[in-house]
Amino acid sequence: MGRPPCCDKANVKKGPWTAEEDAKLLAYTSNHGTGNWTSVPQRAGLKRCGKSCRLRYTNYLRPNLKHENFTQEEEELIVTLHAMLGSRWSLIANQLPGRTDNDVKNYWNTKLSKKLRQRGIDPITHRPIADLMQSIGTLAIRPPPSAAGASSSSYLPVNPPAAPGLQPLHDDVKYHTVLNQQQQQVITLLDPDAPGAAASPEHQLKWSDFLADDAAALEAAPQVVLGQYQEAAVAGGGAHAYGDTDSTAADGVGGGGDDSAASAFIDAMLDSDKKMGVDQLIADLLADPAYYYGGGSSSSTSELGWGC
DNA sequence: AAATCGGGCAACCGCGCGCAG
DNA sequence: CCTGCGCGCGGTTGCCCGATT
Repeated sequence: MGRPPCCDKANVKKGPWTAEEDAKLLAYTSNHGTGNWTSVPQRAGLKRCGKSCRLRYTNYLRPNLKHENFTQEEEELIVTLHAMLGSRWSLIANQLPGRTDNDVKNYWNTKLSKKLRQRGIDPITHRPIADLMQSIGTLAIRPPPSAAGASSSSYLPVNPPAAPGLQPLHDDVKYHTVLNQQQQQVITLLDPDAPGAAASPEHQLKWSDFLADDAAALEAAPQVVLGQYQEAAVAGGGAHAYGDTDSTAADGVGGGGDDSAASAFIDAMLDSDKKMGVDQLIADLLADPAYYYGGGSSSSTSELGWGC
């Protein structure tokens, strides 16, 4: 059973707000405050979803909001915080008085990420693009899956082949570990109440970490990233918190260090990711033999949606 | 002048989390 | 402990408008 809608969508207006609606919402919030958004539309005389009212207020009508362009100092702060926090826009916006998470997110997506690329910095990893290209150029070549009875998890060898000149995948895992520890420290500093802030000194691997940090590498070489997942399962043992809300996924991962644990980790990820709509993407990836030979397939990465 | 393209931004959507009953 | 609800967040969509052809 899915969650019921927060409002009657048939009788709710959508789209751009009019000046009259803004005035009504502003009048209501200035008189009554902003508690219980679900009742705000009715009380304020608006045919809007409460969620829409909250968004309009926080992103546009709220007092002390800045509507002018971002300053150089703000830009630099956003870049610095993004390097540490990733796309935690609300945390970043908290450090920029008068800016909303939506403002920061839009500014990043439309301006800053392009600026970084122009300067030769990968906006996802904040590492020099030249370094990433070097890593991509030294990828391991994965053997093809066996024809019969190959499950998706069995496609992933426990010990990826060591290719001459290959940047050790361990290094990337370590990079993620250090980066995540730094992120946790910053989160704790910025928002001690944030979920997971300084919750554990132990690094906890999350699917989202890999998605965010490896998107660039995945775009060119999905098999290497999958290898990282597998390595993380082996190296991380039961320490990672993948699938926080899905105990069945986490249950299949503990006490790693062997083939079954690695496979269970991958299977658990696939299982959990069904909710995210990623399962088909991964399945397509694993089913396409071209990936094991390093390209030349009709299934380009951009067609899979990993491109920019 | 009209059509097309692309960037920027406001708004929507879906999900996770926390809390109260 | 379970369920329902409200809130907040991040990702995505779609419209508007200026630039270009």
